Amino acid sequence: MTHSSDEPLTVPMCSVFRRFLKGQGLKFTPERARILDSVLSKLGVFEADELLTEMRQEGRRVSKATIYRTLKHLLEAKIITEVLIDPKQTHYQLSVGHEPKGYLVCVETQKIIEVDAPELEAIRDRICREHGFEPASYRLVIYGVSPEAAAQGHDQEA
Amino acid sequence: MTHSSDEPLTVPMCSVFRRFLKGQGLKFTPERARILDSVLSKLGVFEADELLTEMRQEGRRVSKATIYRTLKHLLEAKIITEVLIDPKQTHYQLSVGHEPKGYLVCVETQKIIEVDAPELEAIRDRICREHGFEPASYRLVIYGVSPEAAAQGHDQEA
DNA sequence: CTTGCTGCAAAAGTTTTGCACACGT
DNA sequence: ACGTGTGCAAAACTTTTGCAGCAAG
Repeated sequence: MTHSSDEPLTVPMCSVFRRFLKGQGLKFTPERARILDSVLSKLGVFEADELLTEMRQEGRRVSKATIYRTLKHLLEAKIITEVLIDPKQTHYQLSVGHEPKGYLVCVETQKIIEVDAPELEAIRDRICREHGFEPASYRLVIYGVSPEAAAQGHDQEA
Repeated sequence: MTHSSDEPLTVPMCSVFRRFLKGQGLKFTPERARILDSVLSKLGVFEADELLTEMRQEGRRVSKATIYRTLKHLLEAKIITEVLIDPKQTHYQLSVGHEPKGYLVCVETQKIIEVDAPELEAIRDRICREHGFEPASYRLVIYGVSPEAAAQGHDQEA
């Protein structure tokens, strides 16, 4: 195994981003490095504000504006992907390593579980072929009630 | 054929909503009737603001606030479903009749194509079973480049 | 050095809410 | 009549942007 854990990705990803920025005539600043670093530490989906808070707690100072601006570049560099599961806020996730295709969203607790569903690829390909689409990314989102929420009796019946 | 075209749904849906409201001690107002009517006329996904604009053009006066408030009730009544495909705005769609499970979103033109994918049900069930989830709704969203956009040469390669 | 970048605060956009009055049941 | 609804405008909240000074290439 050449690079199976989580650490080794950081360095190459940094190069990827740097190369992307250079290609666009943009600069690789410490702020961008720090943001990329925080993003790479994320295992699942995350929000812009979450990054801001965590970075502040760790003393890695950045402004809200810079976070949003950098997230945009990371999207363009295809290092992260948008995950739209919440109408109030955009979620992101790393595109590399694992790109889980399925999300179980508990409508009671808002908790998000990421799951794998290899069969989706075939469906995606079939649909895209039928419509002449060139697929970029995809996801299956399932909303429902988690066992925890059901157990806690989030009552809905009067 | 008892109710195969699109018209007949309106009346029962009206009853469904009315019954739902009554069950919650809520009222069936003309505004809510008008909004439901506009919603039922939608074949695909729609946005809150779209409803507002269209209803105003047709002289069916409603306030933004009432639209949003009513959409919430329609969601609770399970008459409509949220479709989260755009980070800037929530989309909705009718839950009844056809609930397309798949969406092809063109990242160039923003156009949304709704597609069917019956195989998804089995996947949903499997995932939910594995996690003890009680599914409510689900969807597959595929982002990519539509043939039209590709043809128009939305160039990305320098 | 030149050009882009940061932080701040204000702006923009969608969705929510407080209030006074009006209406469905 | 009571309790809910409506419209309006302001508030709330996420995301974007203008600007003055600063830093990367």
